[in-house]
Amino acid sequence: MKKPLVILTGPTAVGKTELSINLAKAIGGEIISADSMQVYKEMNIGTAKIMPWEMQGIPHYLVDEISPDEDFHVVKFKEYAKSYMEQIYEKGKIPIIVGGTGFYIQAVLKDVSFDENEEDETYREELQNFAKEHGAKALHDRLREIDPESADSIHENNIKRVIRALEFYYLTGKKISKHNEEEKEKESPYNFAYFVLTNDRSVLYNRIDKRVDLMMEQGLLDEVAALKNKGYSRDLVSMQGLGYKEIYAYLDGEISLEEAVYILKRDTRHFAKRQLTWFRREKDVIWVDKSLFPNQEEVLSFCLEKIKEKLTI
RNA sequence: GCCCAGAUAGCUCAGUCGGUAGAGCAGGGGACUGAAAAUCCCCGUGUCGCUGGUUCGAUUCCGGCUCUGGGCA
Repeated sequence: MKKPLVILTGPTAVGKTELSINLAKAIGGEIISADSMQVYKEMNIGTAKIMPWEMQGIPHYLVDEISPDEDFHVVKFKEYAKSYMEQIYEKGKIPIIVGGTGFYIQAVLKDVSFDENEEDETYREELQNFAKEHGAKALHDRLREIDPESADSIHENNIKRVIRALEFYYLTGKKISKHNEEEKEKESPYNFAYFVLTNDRSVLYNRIDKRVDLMMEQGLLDEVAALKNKGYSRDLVSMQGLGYKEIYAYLDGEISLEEAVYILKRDTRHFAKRQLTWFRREKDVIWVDKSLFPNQEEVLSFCLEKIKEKLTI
């Protein structure tokens, strides 16, 4: 018998957090965050992180758990998330994965296997340097030699993914294209209800703009300055987060504060759009368009109904 | 009031030695399987301010008008 799993996602700033608490209370759930930035400690304002006093007693996992200079990525996410889910099941509760990182969600939902290889920093660096010296095309040609299918599907300018494909072959002796194909066919081991909360694009974009203004009022500048003073450098993954990279650029004197805010708003909009693209492609998803409901309560009861149908609880 | 410059895509502007036009940004679509808030790809028809004139043909040249900058009084 497949175990129940509720997923609540959607573009940034739609209002996932608010709904997630009510959902958790209604079904006796505990929340696992699928957010690549909220995992980091000391990054609160820029990630719009839920604070302990806002959790209303609902346990949250993978929020505020690691240091900004620690490595975090899908594989770790999947490991942690699965072990937390076990704990939650043991308590007789239902795990609710909440967050906007579609890639992370997919990893757990489809139980994508990642454990075939270890990361190799030196090889990765070597490839990076090769790309720098000989160009993206030359690197891509190297991929074509060993895995033409991947070379066809990965654009030569997408150096990050070309490197990963090369690295995968180097570490496992297998083609990543083959691996991806196999993983794609997997069915979810869970009995799930996958909600994508959305809203009118214009409403969403307005909310994003307002949220950024609010972050500035709340002291995003001080938060990033503190991180910088602690020695967290710009090339850390955590510092690539929206809000952090723009403000950091301002602090380094590269752009004006006005520009930083403009870019932050714009890039957050772009991000929301990309998230929507990802979710559109996902199968078995329940779209919840807030603009079609009169109020929050109706949204909640719609979700609860769907959960009953899907999970038979 | 006079002089000068401008008026072209949502915005900033390029351009057409006369054959109805193109960049950046915004915006839209897509990819994504160990960086994913990352990384990458694709998408440009708009009364060329209005109105006369010259011309086979004007957004392009000439005149007038309107508006917006700047200057002189």
